[in-house]
Amino acid sequence: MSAQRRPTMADVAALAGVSLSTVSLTYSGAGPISPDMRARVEKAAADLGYAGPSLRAQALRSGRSRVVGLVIPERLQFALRDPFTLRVLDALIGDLGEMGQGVLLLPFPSAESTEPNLLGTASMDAAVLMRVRDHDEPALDILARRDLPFAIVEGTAPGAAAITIPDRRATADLIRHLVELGHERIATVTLPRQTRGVTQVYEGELLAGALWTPTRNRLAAFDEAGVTPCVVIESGASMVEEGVAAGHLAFGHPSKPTAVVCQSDLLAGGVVLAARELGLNVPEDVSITGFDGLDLPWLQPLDLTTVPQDGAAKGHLIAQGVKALLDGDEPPVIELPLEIRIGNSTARAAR
Amino acid sequence: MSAQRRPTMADVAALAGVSLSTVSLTYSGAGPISPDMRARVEKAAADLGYAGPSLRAQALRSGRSRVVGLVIPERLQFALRDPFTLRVLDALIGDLGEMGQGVLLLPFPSAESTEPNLLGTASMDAAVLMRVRDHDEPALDILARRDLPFAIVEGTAPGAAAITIPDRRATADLIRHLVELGHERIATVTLPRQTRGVTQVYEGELLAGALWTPTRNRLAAFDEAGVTPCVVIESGASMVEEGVAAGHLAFGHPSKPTAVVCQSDLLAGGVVLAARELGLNVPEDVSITGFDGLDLPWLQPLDLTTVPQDGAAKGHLIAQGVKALLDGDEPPVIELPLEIRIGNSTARAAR
DNA sequence: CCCAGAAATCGAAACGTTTCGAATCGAGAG
DNA sequence: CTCTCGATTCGAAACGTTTCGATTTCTGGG
Repeated sequence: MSAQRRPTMADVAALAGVSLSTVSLTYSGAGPISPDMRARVEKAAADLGYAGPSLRAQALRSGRSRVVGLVIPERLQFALRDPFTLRVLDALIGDLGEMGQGVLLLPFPSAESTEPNLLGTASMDAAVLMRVRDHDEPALDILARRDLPFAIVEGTAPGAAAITIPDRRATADLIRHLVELGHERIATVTLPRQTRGVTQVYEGELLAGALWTPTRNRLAAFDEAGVTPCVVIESGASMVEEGVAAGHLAFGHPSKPTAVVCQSDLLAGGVVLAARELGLNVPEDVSITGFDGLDLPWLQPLDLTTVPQDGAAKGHLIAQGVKALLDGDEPPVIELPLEIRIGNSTARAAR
Repeated sequence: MSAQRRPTMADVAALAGVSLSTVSLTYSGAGPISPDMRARVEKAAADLGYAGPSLRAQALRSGRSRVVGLVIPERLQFALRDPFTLRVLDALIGDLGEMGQGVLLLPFPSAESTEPNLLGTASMDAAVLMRVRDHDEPALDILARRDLPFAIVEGTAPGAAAITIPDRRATADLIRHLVELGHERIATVTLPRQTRGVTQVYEGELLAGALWTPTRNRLAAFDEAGVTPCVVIESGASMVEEGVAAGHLAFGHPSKPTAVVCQSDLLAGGVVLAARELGLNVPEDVSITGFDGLDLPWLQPLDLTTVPQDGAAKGHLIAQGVKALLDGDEPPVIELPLEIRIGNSTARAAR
């Protein structure tokens, strides 16, 4: 009455009266199989309700799981809140799917918990780290111990594939643009330094400690442009809400900034909202820049001056890096080109 | 010089001078192992750089991959654009992670392509469908053929676990609320009917054809409330942009609606933007309702009348359903309770 | 001093494929 | 009529674990 046990290739072979290897050859497509033999095997499989070769057995035998791990920093809820990240992942997952690779979502290993983490225990062929701390990244140790090949997005590590962007240079271009417009007091709102936190004025040495690479690069851009920000505000997360909070901190700061460089469009959008709440006009009273080139319909008719990134292209590049890893090639280092785009959120500094 | 081959348990056993099974017992934690034996094995493993038991072999032997497939309708980029979905997935993935299960992202199998889809070829222990068409859902066939246990969110199928919401009743409550406020011409903006499309006035029979369950339920609410919508607009996707387009269609429609029932907050937000563009005040000139209870900071001080859903709770319930499936229990049917929340986006109909 | 029984360790049989070399079968060449 | 050569099909050995029953080693009671 009940299906005792899933049928296996051996069952199919027995019913068809052929050898196990013949059935395997039929399914794998390797080796020559005569048409009538193929028909016989397929008939037997259908009669038995055989669901095809066991993927677990294939994985063991072939040494490949057809799974790529995707390590997401912090909570999904915040990490994927960003439409830009979604575009990247969309392209990445699509490409990997075409390569026959599934994408396994891995919550970031929290430093405190020593309990076995999925990153250490999930079966996969390669991993992609969406972000990395520039010192002491715990995930790297785990991957190294398992000697899994991996790719890092916006970051580098010895032996890893890297997909980077020239965000330092692009941000410096943004700053130079503001300087040319006569701005002298420029505030900046950063991405979180290490993990989700609280939006606050940042007091410490600018580039001290372990930072996430993008945060560091975009801060370093001020050095490159030869400008010292009049106030640095660290956001708790790249979200509109935090941008609003950051905006209030910036405009309430005694240094009276006339421009705000934000490390993401979402933050910039929040800063615009804060400005409006305070009765400041953008760009007449304050200039605001973003990063990523998001489409924010609720900001219209304002069009942010920003650094657009092609999310789909980035996703494709990551997939390309992963492919190299899977093929056993030398881990590539790939850069996505970037240029700033002047919108109408920046203008000549008010006298 | 080079590591020829990853060491296996057999290598560790040989070096430690013990049997293979003893090493296995040491790692799996089953069976009694004396402290000095454990030390000896661990020493040998360390000397060899043994990275722990092969997960592929474990999967074959135990029959479990520790992977749950997550089938996402349409493109990730659009499906995850919704912060509510993100909250659900965040909780779900966290819970599954604690259960030692990874989450494999599966692009929806497109009907046209017959090429092997990941849903059919990825190794997993169970699957979660985030949405389902109420007839002819191709994904169901694939899963049935593989006889994988699976859970459906906002939908049902024989033999599947189901996590549902009383969205028909809740939407009907919303409609009754509008009727009490004196509204007689109520428009509605639906989620896409089957897949991403174009925002347009819907002309056909209201509940004809295969619809996604939530779309159907929330349309059926009009029947339940005894109201006929004066115009039905089908959105191309649950996004603000599409809501703006839908709003223009609604307010430009000859039926002159005084209220718009939107099947998501994102759509409602877009309709609000459209109203503002047309110089209509919310709620004085038009009342607008949403669904989900999103936090939309850019809408302030407007506070949508909507049906809040607790995303985290929903995620936890799904995880609970998956757990039952993995334990081999009877597939449960679970409902998340829902109540409407009156905000300030609805008011008495203008005379 | 012998023996039952607990504690620790070991052997061998799965788990379900893929793959490589060997075996079989006709058919056309000599 | 026999030999050789493709075209197929078959056997057996992995892949790296877990697990069950058997074996060995002690410990303490009688």
